[in-house]
Amino acid sequence: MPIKKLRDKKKQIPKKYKEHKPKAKKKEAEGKDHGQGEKGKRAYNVLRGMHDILPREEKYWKPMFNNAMNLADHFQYGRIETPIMEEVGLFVRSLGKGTDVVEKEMYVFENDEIGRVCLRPEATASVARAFINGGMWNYPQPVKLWYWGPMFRHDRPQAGRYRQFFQVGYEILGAEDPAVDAELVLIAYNFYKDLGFPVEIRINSIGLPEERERYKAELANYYRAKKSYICEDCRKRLLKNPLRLLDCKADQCQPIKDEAPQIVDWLSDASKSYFMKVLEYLDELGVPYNLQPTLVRGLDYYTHTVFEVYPAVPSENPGEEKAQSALGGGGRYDLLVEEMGGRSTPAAGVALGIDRSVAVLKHYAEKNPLNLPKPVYDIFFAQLGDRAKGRALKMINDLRKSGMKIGFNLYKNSLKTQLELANDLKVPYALIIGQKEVQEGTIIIRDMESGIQEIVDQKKAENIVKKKLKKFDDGDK
RNA sequence: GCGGCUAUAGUUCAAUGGUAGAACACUGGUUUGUGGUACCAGUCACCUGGGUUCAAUUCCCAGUAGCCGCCCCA
Repeated sequence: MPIKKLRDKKKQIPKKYKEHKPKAKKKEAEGKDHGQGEKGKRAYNVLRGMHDILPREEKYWKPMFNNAMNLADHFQYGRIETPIMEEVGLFVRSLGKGTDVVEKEMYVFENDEIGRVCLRPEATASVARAFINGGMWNYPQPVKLWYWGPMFRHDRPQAGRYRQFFQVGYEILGAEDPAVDAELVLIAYNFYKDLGFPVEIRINSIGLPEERERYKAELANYYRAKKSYICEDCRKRLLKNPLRLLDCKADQCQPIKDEAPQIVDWLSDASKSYFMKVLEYLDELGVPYNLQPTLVRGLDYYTHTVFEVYPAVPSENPGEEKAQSALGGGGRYDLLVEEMGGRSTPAAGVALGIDRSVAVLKHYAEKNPLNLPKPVYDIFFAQLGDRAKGRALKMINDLRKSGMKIGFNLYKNSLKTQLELANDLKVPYALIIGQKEVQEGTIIIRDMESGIQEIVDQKKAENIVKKKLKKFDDGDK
């Protein structure tokens, strides 16, 4: 009501112009003063398409990393971290010159000293390089490696599409066996199953380069005959990259696409039976998959099995979901290591996008917040007064060895505030020490649930608290 | 890289051609040595530049950023 009144008053003003003090124009150098910072100093913004991962996000990122590491342990992958910068040529040769990633999405730097380098757009090429440089063909074969780190692509940003994003990846080099392919699909599947949300696996085989070339020619032939019926984009694709014709979503192209020749029919018997074997293993594993004859991945190094992982669309509301982008993808790359100058080494791998996975996890966590890890504290340590503060810090540090997780905030001087924090942390007990206790060599143990307090000797406090916290019982005996 | 939509507090959202409110969050108090509930108070915002106007956060244009669709992919 008061607001409305005010507004009415304002409306009456027009005739008599309210005095208008022209705003003191902001000094030119002055940017937005966002919260912190001195006046007159420009605040910097995060670069376009990049984002900070703040502590509040940790509850989503932590399970990602723990999960990734656990899977690596169970399936015996050794960790590898390769540099973020590589020679440009590494990616041009491995991913393919004509691919979007290489053609327009790489961050390239150049000068006399460093030559032409770039931020890595993906890691498989680096892993293959490291396999060669590190002489890993002398390791017991196959060599199983996993990595976790940021990748860079200068694409136009969108939700879930960043210029710096994290990937976790698993690679198996030195084995040509359908069980390898199946294991990698299994890992991707498990990764999301363990996080608690369903995914859809789409899989296909694109055979060997010769087989693919023959198929490409056939596909182009087929489309050329129908050139006048297809969309504009498809006409471009026909010239530039016929395999991409299979991705077209335009309605007018669908009937043509449905009738188009399928790559499976152009594979050799050996390629076909290899792929069948992969599928058999997946059936045996109970990993659900969708055979997708139109799936051809965008990087040149793939051979035979290729697959992608998508968030599963709940069948109740298929219309609600927006266009899906892949959470991850992978496949076999039998020719890559040799192509890069190493010995002929069959290999396969999978990479999962963490930022996108976090987004999906958040989406599910909104409905079901239960399964996210929370930091668990056993006790809270509260303090009153300077001398107590010093003693508290000392005791907290000593208690660290006990294995107890201790919450504290020595920088707040009000006991009320400290107990509030104890409450937020949901600790069962709080230890309180003040001036009096310091003098007497005692400390208060407060049961946070009942509010009952007892005063005990400081030296005995550790054992008493441990006894109360049942989980430390064993250590006492 | 192409097309469209949007831009107000830390967050989610209001209102408005006469410089702005809520909720949550944050800080403090009611209780100067005691949390969970409640009440009170306080801090914090109109993306940048130009134009129209007596007056622009509001209307127009451009830039920037975010989002959506394409392209592509993680």
